[in-house]
Amino acid sequence: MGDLEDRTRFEPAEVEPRIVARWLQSGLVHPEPAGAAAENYSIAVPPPNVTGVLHMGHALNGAIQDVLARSHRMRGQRTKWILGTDHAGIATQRQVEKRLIAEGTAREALGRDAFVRRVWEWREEHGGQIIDQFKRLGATLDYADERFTMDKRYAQAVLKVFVELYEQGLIYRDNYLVNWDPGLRSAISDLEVEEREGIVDTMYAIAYPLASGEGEVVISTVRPETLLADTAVAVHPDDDRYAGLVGQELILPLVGRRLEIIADPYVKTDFGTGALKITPGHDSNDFEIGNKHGLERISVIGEDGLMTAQAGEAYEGLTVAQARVRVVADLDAAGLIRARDEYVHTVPFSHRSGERVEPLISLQWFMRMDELAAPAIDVVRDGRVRIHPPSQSKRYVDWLSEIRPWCISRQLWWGHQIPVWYRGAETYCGLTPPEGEGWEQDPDVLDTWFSSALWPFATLGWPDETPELRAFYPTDVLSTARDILFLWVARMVMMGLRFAGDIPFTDVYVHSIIQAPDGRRMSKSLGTGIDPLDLIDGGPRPPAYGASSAHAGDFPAYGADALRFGLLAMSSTQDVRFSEEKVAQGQALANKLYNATRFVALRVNTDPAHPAPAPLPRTVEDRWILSRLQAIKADTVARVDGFDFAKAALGLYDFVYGDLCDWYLELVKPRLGEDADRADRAALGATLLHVLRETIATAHPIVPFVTEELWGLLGYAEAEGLLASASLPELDDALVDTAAEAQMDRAIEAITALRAWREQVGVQAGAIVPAVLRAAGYEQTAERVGGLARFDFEAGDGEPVATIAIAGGVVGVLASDAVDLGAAGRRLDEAREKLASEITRAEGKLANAGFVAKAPAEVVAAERSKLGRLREEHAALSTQAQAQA
RNA sequence: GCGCGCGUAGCUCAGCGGCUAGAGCAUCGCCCUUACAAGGCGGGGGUCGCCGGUUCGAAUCCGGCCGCGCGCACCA
Repeated sequence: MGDLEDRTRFEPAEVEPRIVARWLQSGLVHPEPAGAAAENYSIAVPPPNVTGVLHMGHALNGAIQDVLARSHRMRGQRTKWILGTDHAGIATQRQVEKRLIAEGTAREALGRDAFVRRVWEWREEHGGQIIDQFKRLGATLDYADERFTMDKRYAQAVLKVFVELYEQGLIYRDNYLVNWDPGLRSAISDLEVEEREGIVDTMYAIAYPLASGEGEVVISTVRPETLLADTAVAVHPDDDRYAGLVGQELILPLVGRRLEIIADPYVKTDFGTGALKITPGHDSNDFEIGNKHGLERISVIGEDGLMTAQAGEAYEGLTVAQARVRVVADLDAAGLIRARDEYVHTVPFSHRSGERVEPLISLQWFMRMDELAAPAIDVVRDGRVRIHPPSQSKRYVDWLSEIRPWCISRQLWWGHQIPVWYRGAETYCGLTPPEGEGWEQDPDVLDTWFSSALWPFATLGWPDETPELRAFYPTDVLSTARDILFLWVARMVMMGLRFAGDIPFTDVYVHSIIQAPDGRRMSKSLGTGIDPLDLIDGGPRPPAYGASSAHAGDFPAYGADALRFGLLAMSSTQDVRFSEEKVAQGQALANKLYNATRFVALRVNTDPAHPAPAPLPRTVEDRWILSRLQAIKADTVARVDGFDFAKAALGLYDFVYGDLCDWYLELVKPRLGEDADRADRAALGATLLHVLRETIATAHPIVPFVTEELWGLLGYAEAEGLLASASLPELDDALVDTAAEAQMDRAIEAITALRAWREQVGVQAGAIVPAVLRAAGYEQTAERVGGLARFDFEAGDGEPVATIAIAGGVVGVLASDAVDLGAAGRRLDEAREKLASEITRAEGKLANAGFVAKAPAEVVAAERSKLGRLREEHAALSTQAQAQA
């Protein structure tokens, strides 16, 4: 342990790689499947995209899940943290397409099979980088059992679910208005549409002449090009302005089609002219109205984003934007534009490609959700699945209660191809291709979230009844940010109940989204993103951060423990701003633990023959720290189990910094000196080692690296193996000592008061103040109080020249060179004044008839006893003041 | 527009009917240096978003505003 002498700082860069390697070699992350899920512990990681790189959200969620996994593993549960990646249809396909374009070729040139092979190759070569990054965090995922949503076995599970739902009539194919992503050239689901506010468009007022030749109806639109697909104009049935016109016909400008004027209560009378053009082929509301009134659906915009033949010769082949210009020009020429106004509104954009969503009618696969949603609502309502915080369960239930069919087909090549084949008018759906010639498989693939929905059981081998499934399903906790509560969590519950026969997890923890320090989203493009690895290794601070604070330049290498601690400490159930200070605090904690260990190891016998010494408390401070230790052990576990990770982390910090280092180690220093009592010193050594050992073990789930390293330095690794596979220390009720805590609380308060007095009276830092202790409750702590406050209570029994109030009495200061009597007198007067004002306040409160009559008896009694105590203290100081005067 | 949440010290937050509103970090001053770029003591800094109500008593409960975030639905 020679290193300890010289190394005064914990060095994460040196320690972490070594420790990670030992964890991974030990096999502790890969449990054999045995026992029942009820007694085991499992978490399915939200599978990162195979293209993904670690961002702050992963780091936070990784820290959270790892704390849970380590804590339960150390409580003796067989613990599996299921690992894997998501094939991420869109993201991955685009990644590979970009490469192809760089190579001067394209997906279409390769053909489907060759393209899919390329994606697999890409995945072999570059996929899963994020998994190595999880290792850097210390995440104890089951790396020996990695899954991928495109694995053969997983794919079989996906197809089986599809086929069953198809056979049950829940999956069907239909022509329906979908959210079309022109960038992707694929349909996307409602959840992948993002409404962007503040989009500025021009609203055109366009006159549609009446077929009768007399007059016109003016409609408003921001999308004049869709007029080519109009099949009616609607007005509100009660709108007097159009009362006589309902049932009459209009001539659609540029096209000449006759449009009936229909009445529908959907139309707002107070918007625009109160007349609404109806375009069932390109607007979801119009689609509904069209269905209601039996209107024709015309599509003038194709899946390629160009105007179709139905748009008419003049417009066919134009882009939507070109068509708009052309239509407006033509309307102008016809003298039909009545007004143009700037109009700011919300517009749907694709979350995937960032392009404006084009609603259009398309033949797609849909999944009916109502039947699946009902039981998924029930399990949350009846508490079988608990969502934390509870406010999120309202969102969950609300969404599921109004769930609409899910568009599950995507016009991509990378993904699970839909297991449906066509031959003429025949359709076949099955796990394997149909017999016979001439069948063609549906070219579409499934929405990636369809396969993710099976994650907690498909990763464990479902539909086979594997030992893994028995041992680990249902899982225990699903930890995620709220943005995928619907996209993923709700769907896992539905699918789990339907196919695995049980809920997929018992608790859902919805964690914070970490924002940039300035409150904006963390994002690469905004320059606000922070790479978690830059905090571990040191790396550039984003400019958006450095400029707005005192910090600038690179992050120091905080280390993985610091990052984990910091993220946990800033976490909550609300969104939080990233706080570098919390990471620095974690670094400080790791270093403090290291130095506390150094302190002990360099002074007491850490004989490896006694790796787990029993504590031998001999003094009140020994009994106190052992009692405090029981509290921090219990609190930490309770906070982890209650998903209160910030309190768990910060509570540990307070214990280590406050109770352990500031107080206990300082208190026992005299007992470790060369001339100290040898028997006491040996007993103290045992107590110190015990406290240190249990503190390290308790802290391990939160700061695993430094604690594992210290475990080794203290010799426990050699005798007992890794800390990561050791047990969390159990509570020892026999060591809970409220009497010792009360005495020490009093002693700490007194030491603080005496130190403050010294400073204010101007006593030299090194001087020992001779004094007499005239206070109750210090029978066992007097020597320590004197020691830490540098007072000598054995100095004799003379007449005090100054008095200091402490809990339970006073300290009388004897005359000496150390004390300036004038300053002491002023200090005494200040103390008396302060007491007097507190007494006045308390008297005033008790003189209030309303308070005494109406407040609860115990509140009044507490106020009375407080007043009594204040009066006693004041009397003691006054007696002294008179004596001095 | 509807719903949910949040506005407390420079920062991050705790407190959620009753001690003179706190902690950590930051900052300033003094002191110390005996495990620790550590420690000790003190100072500055708060109309607890605003207004009103309930109550003996409100940061805390209720109502209304204002601001921010999120979700849902969107008027063409």
